[in-house]
Amino acid sequence: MPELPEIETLCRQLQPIILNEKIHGFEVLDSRLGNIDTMVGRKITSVVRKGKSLEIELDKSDRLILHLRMTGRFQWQSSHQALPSHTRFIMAFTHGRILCIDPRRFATVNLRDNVCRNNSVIDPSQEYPVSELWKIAGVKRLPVKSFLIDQRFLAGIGNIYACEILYEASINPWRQTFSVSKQEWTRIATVTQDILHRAIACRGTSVSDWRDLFGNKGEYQNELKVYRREGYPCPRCHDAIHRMRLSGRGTYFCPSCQI
DNA sequence: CGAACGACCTGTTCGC
DNA sequence: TGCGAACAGGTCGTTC
Repeated sequence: MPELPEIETLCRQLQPIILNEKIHGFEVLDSRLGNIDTMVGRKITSVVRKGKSLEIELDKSDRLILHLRMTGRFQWQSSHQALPSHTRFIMAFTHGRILCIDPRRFATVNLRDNVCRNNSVIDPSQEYPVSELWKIAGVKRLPVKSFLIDQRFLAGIGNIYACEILYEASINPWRQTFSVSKQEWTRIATVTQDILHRAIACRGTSVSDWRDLFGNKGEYQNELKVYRREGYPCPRCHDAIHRMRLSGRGTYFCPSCQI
Protein backbone atom coordinates (compact mmCIF):
# COMPACT_ATOMS: atom_id res chain seq x y z
CA MET A 1 0.00 0.00 0.00
CA PRO A 2 2.85 2.28 -0.20
CA GLU A 3 1.34 5.75 -0.41
CA LEU A 4 3.02 9.05 0.48
CA PRO A 5 3.63 8.35 4.21
CA GLU A 6 5.12 4.93 3.53
CA ILE A 7 7.51 6.20 0.83
CA GLU A 8 8.43 9.19 3.01
CA THR A 9 9.24 6.73 5.80
CA LEU A 10 11.56 4.76 3.54
CA CYS A 11 13.16 7.93 2.24
CA ARG A 12 13.99 9.14 5.75
CA GLN A 13 15.27 5.73 6.79
CA LEU A 14 17.42 5.34 3.67
CA GLN A 15 19.09 8.75 3.80
CA PRO A 16 21.47 8.18 6.73
CA ILE A 17 22.37 4.72 5.44
CA ILE A 18 23.09 5.21 1.74
CA LEU A 19 23.79 8.92 1.22
CA ASN A 20 27.31 9.41 -0.19
CA GLU A 21 27.79 5.64 -0.44
CA LYS A 22 28.86 3.87 -3.61
CA ILE A 23 26.66 1.20 -5.15
CA HIS A 24 28.71 -1.95 -4.95
CA GLY A 25 26.49 -4.28 -6.94
CA PHE A 26 23.04 -4.58 -8.44
CA GLU A 27 21.34 -7.89 -9.06
CA VAL A 28 17.98 -8.38 -10.73
CA LEU A 29 16.03 -11.51 -9.81
CA ASP A 30 12.85 -10.85 -11.77
CA SER A 31 12.77 -10.92 -15.56
CA ARG A 32 10.01 -8.33 -15.57
CA LEU A 33 12.53 -5.70 -14.43
CA GLY A 34 15.00 -4.40 -16.98
CA ASN A 35 18.63 -5.07 -16.24
CA ILE A 36 20.32 -1.81 -15.23
CA ASP A 37 23.78 -2.53 -13.90
CA THR A 38 25.27 0.75 -15.17
CA MET A 39 24.71 2.17 -11.71
CA VAL A 40 27.41 -0.01 -10.18
CA GLY A 41 30.30 2.09 -8.88
CA ARG A 42 28.20 5.28 -8.78
CA LYS A 43 27.84 7.39 -5.69
CA ILE A 44 24.47 8.35 -4.26
CA THR A 45 24.17 12.11 -3.95
CA SER A 46 20.58 12.46 -2.76
CA VAL A 47 17.47 10.49 -1.86
CA VAL A 48 14.13 12.25 -2.26
CA ARG A 49 10.46 11.36 -2.50
CA LYS A 50 8.25 12.70 -5.27
CA GLY A 51 4.65 11.67 -4.81
CA LYS A 52 4.82 7.91 -4.33
CA SER A 53 8.17 7.60 -6.12
CA LEU A 54 11.58 7.41 -4.56
CA GLU A 55 14.26 9.21 -6.52
CA ILE A 56 17.88 8.35 -5.88
CA GLU A 57 20.30 10.77 -7.51
CA LEU A 58 23.64 9.42 -8.63
CA ASP A 59 26.81 11.31 -9.48
CA LYS A 60 27.12 12.26 -13.17
CA SER A 61 23.51 13.47 -13.18
CA ASP A 62 21.46 10.34 -13.39
CA ARG A 63 18.68 9.24 -11.13
CA LEU A 64 17.10 5.98 -10.21
CA ILE A 65 13.35 6.13 -10.03
CA LEU A 66 11.79 3.49 -7.82
CA HIS A 67 8.08 2.83 -7.53
CA LEU A 68 6.64 0.18 -5.23
CA ARG A 69 3.07 0.11 -6.62
CA MET A 70 0.88 -2.19 -4.53
CA THR A 71 2.95 -4.69 -2.61
CA GLY A 72 6.55 -3.58 -3.01
CA ARG A 73 8.80 -2.90 -0.05
CA PHE A 74 12.46 -2.40 0.76
CA GLN A 75 14.35 -4.30 3.39
CA TRP A 76 17.80 -3.40 4.71
CA GLN A 77 20.21 -6.20 5.58
CA SER A 78 23.45 -5.17 7.27
CA SER A 79 24.78 -8.70 7.07
CA HIS A 80 23.98 -11.39 4.54
CA GLN A 81 20.91 -13.27 5.68
CA ALA A 82 18.69 -15.52 3.61
CA LEU A 83 16.67 -13.85 0.86
CA PRO A 84 12.97 -13.69 1.67
CA SER A 85 10.62 -15.05 -0.99
CA HIS A 86 9.57 -12.55 -3.65
CA THR A 87 12.89 -10.72 -3.54
CA ARG A 88 13.01 -8.94 -6.91
CA PHE A 89 16.33 -7.07 -6.86
CA ILE A 90 19.29 -6.42 -4.61
CA MET A 91 21.25 -3.20 -4.35
CA ALA A 92 24.49 -3.91 -2.54
CA PHE A 93 26.79 -1.60 -0.59
CA THR A 94 29.98 -2.36 1.28
CA HIS A 95 28.16 -2.16 4.63
CA GLY A 96 24.91 -3.95 3.70
CA ARG A 97 22.27 -4.33 1.02
CA ILE A 98 18.77 -3.23 0.11
CA LEU A 99 16.34 -5.92 -0.99
CA CYS A 100 13.23 -5.10 -2.97
CA ILE A 101 10.49 -7.58 -2.05
CA ASP A 102 7.32 -7.53 -4.11
CA PRO A 103 4.86 -10.46 -4.32
CA ARG A 104 2.74 -8.97 -7.13
CA ARG A 105 5.71 -7.88 -9.25
CA PHE A 106 4.29 -4.46 -10.12
CA ALA A 107 7.18 -2.47 -8.65
CA THR A 108 9.45 -0.69 -11.11
CA VAL A 109 13.01 0.62 -11.18
CA ASN A 110 14.25 2.92 -13.92
CA LEU A 111 17.43 4.81 -14.64
CA ARG A 112 16.86 8.25 -16.16
CA ASP A 113 18.80 11.30 -17.16
CA ASN A 114 18.58 13.98 -14.60
CA VAL A 115 16.93 16.48 -16.91
CA CYS A 116 15.15 19.16 -14.97
CA ARG A 117 11.47 18.97 -15.67
CA ASN A 118 9.45 21.60 -13.95
CA ASN A 119 6.68 19.71 -12.31
CA SER A 120 3.84 21.77 -10.98
CA VAL A 121 2.30 18.83 -9.17
CA ILE A 122 1.26 19.65 -5.61
CA ASP A 123 2.75 17.76 -2.67
CA PRO A 124 -0.26 17.45 -0.36
CA SER A 125 1.91 17.06 2.75
CA GLN A 126 3.32 20.58 2.24
CA GLU A 127 1.74 24.03 2.47
CA TYR A 128 0.31 25.12 -0.88
CA PRO A 129 -2.21 27.69 -2.09
CA VAL A 130 -5.64 26.06 -1.91
CA SER A 131 -6.81 28.36 -4.71
CA GLU A 132 -4.73 26.19 -7.10
CA LEU A 133 -6.80 23.19 -6.21
CA TRP A 134 -10.02 25.11 -6.36
CA LYS A 135 -9.13 26.43 -9.83
CA ILE A 136 -8.45 22.97 -11.30
CA ALA A 137 -11.24 21.13 -9.53
CA GLY A 138 -13.87 23.80 -10.12
CA VAL A 139 -14.13 22.99 -13.83
CA LYS A 140 -14.13 19.22 -13.43
CA ARG A 141 -16.95 16.81 -13.26
CA LEU A 142 -15.79 13.78 -11.33
CA PRO A 143 -16.11 12.45 -7.79
CA VAL A 144 -13.90 14.28 -5.32
CA LYS A 145 -12.26 11.02 -4.25
CA SER A 146 -11.18 10.27 -7.82
CA PHE A 147 -9.69 13.75 -7.94
CA LEU A 148 -7.74 13.25 -4.71
CA ILE A 149 -6.08 10.05 -5.91
CA ASP A 150 -5.29 11.38 -9.40
CA GLN A 151 -1.51 11.82 -9.27
CA ARG A 152 -1.52 14.60 -11.89
CA PHE A 153 -2.94 17.11 -9.43
CA LEU A 154 -1.87 15.99 -5.98
CA ALA A 155 0.94 13.45 -5.84
CA GLY A 156 0.99 10.88 -3.08
CA ILE A 157 -2.57 10.19 -1.93
CA GLY A 158 -3.87 6.65 -2.55
CA ASN A 159 -6.99 4.74 -1.65
CA ILE A 160 -6.50 4.38 2.10
CA TYR A 161 -5.64 7.99 2.84
CA ALA A 162 -8.27 9.33 0.41
CA CYS A 163 -10.96 7.49 2.41
CA GLU A 164 -9.57 8.78 5.70
CA ILE A 165 -9.18 12.37 4.45
CA LEU A 166 -12.75 12.61 3.15
CA TYR A 167 -14.09 11.10 6.36
CA GLU A 168 -12.17 13.59 8.49
CA ALA A 169 -13.33 16.46 6.26
CA SER A 170 -16.97 15.16 6.42
CA ILE A 171 -17.25 15.11 2.64
CA ASN A 172 -18.96 12.38 0.65
CA PRO A 173 -16.54 10.66 -1.74
CA TRP A 174 -19.08 10.86 -4.61
CA ARG A 175 -19.47 14.65 -4.38
CA GLN A 176 -18.61 16.19 -7.72
CA THR A 177 -15.47 18.33 -7.54
CA PHE A 178 -17.19 21.45 -8.89
CA SER A 179 -19.69 21.32 -6.02
CA VAL A 180 -16.99 21.45 -3.36
CA SER A 181 -16.73 24.99 -1.98
CA LYS A 182 -13.48 26.86 -1.46
CA GLN A 183 -13.99 26.59 2.27
CA GLU A 184 -14.40 22.81 1.95
CA TRP A 185 -11.21 22.59 -0.13
CA THR A 186 -9.42 24.44 2.64
CA ARG A 187 -10.75 21.89 5.11
CA ILE A 188 -9.63 19.02 2.85
CA ALA A 189 -6.15 20.54 2.55
CA THR A 190 -5.85 20.97 6.31
CA VAL A 191 -6.98 17.47 7.29
CA THR A 192 -4.83 16.02 4.50
CA GLN A 193 -1.71 17.56 6.00
CA ASP A 194 -2.70 16.46 9.50
CA ILE A 195 -3.37 12.88 8.43
CA LEU A 196 -0.26 12.55 6.28
CA HIS A 197 1.99 14.00 8.98
CA ARG A 198 0.48 11.76 11.60
CA ALA A 199 0.86 8.72 9.33
CA ILE A 200 4.49 9.59 8.65
CA ALA A 201 5.09 9.86 12.40
CA CYS A 202 3.54 6.35 12.66
CA ARG A 203 5.81 5.06 9.85
CA GLY A 204 2.82 4.26 7.67
CA THR A 205 -0.18 1.94 7.68
CA SER A 206 0.36 -1.83 7.88
CA VAL A 207 -3.04 -3.27 6.99
CA SER A 208 -1.35 -6.10 5.13
CA ASP A 209 2.12 -6.36 3.56
CA TRP A 210 3.64 -3.03 4.46
CA ARG A 211 6.82 -3.01 6.55
CA ASP A 212 9.41 -0.27 6.90
CA LEU A 213 13.07 -0.54 5.88
CA PHE A 214 13.90 -2.50 9.02
CA GLY A 215 10.99 -4.92 8.73
CA ASN A 216 8.79 -3.20 11.32
CA LYS A 217 5.06 -2.61 10.92
CA GLY A 218 3.75 0.93 10.82
CA GLU A 219 1.27 2.11 13.45
CA TYR A 220 -1.27 4.17 11.56
CA GLN A 221 -3.58 1.18 11.01
CA ASN A 222 -4.53 1.67 14.68
CA GLU A 223 -5.83 5.16 13.89
CA LEU A 224 -7.91 4.41 10.80
CA LYS A 225 -11.46 5.67 11.20
CA VAL A 226 -13.16 4.14 8.13
CA TYR A 227 -10.76 2.20 5.91
CA ARG A 228 -11.50 -1.54 6.16
CA ARG A 229 -14.01 -0.82 8.90
CA GLU A 230 -17.26 -1.72 7.16
CA GLY A 231 -20.02 -2.32 9.72
CA TYR A 232 -18.13 -0.73 12.60
CA PRO A 233 -19.62 2.38 14.20
CA CYS A 234 -18.60 5.80 12.92
CA PRO A 235 -16.51 7.48 15.66
CA ARG A 236 -18.52 10.69 15.16
CA CYS A 237 -22.16 9.62 14.85
CA HIS A 238 -22.01 5.88 15.63
CA ASP A 239 -23.90 4.87 12.48
CA ALA A 240 -22.35 2.00 10.55
CA ILE A 241 -19.45 2.59 8.16
CA HIS A 242 -20.34 1.54 4.61
CA ARG A 243 -18.22 0.16 1.82
CA MET A 244 -19.01 0.75 -1.85
CA ARG A 245 -17.12 0.74 -5.12
CA LEU A 246 -16.08 4.03 -6.65
CA SER A 247 -14.44 3.60 -10.06
CA GLY A 248 -13.27 0.13 -9.14
CA ARG A 249 -11.83 0.92 -5.71
CA GLY A 250 -13.22 -0.12 -2.35
CA THR A 251 -14.46 3.07 -0.74
CA TYR A 252 -15.24 3.32 2.98
CA PHE A 253 -17.31 6.16 4.38
CA CYS A 254 -20.02 7.17 6.83
CA PRO A 255 -23.22 7.86 4.87
CA SER A 256 -24.67 9.82 7.79
CA CYS A 257 -21.98 12.40 8.41
CA GLN A 258 -20.16 12.61 5.09
CA ILE A 259 -22.41 14.94 3.14
C1' DC B 1 -10.39 15.44 -24.44
C1' DG B 2 -11.63 13.13 -20.41
C1' DA B 3 -13.41 9.42 -17.85
C1' DA B 4 -14.29 4.37 -17.25
C1' DC B 5 -12.52 -0.14 -17.52
C1' DG B 6 -9.51 -4.04 -18.10
C1' DA B 7 -4.82 -5.55 -17.68
C1' DC B 8 -0.73 -6.27 -15.26
C1' DC B 9 0.56 -10.29 -11.12
C1' DT B 10 0.22 -13.15 -6.85
C1' DG B 11 -1.56 -14.08 -2.40
C1' DT B 12 -5.32 -14.02 0.86
C1' DT B 13 -10.03 -14.15 2.20
C1' DC B 14 -14.82 -15.31 1.56
C1' DG B 15 -18.85 -17.99 0.29
C1' DC B 16 -20.82 -22.25 -1.08
C1' DT C 1 -12.05 -29.42 3.93
C1' DG C 2 -11.98 -27.93 -0.93
C1' DC C 3 -12.60 -25.00 -4.64
C1' DG C 4 -13.51 -21.03 -7.26
C1' DA C 5 -14.61 -16.19 -7.04
C1' DA C 6 -13.69 -11.78 -5.29
C1' DC C 7 -10.53 -8.69 -3.58
C1' DA C 8 -5.99 -6.00 -2.44
C1' DG C 9 -1.87 -0.41 -1.46
C1' DG C 10 -1.15 1.62 -8.06
C1' DT C 11 -0.63 2.84 -12.70
C1' DC C 12 -1.11 2.34 -17.76
C1' DG C 13 -3.18 1.60 -22.24
C1' DT C 14 -7.39 1.11 -24.70
C1' DT C 15 -12.02 2.22 -25.49
C1' DC C 16 -16.18 4.91 -25.53
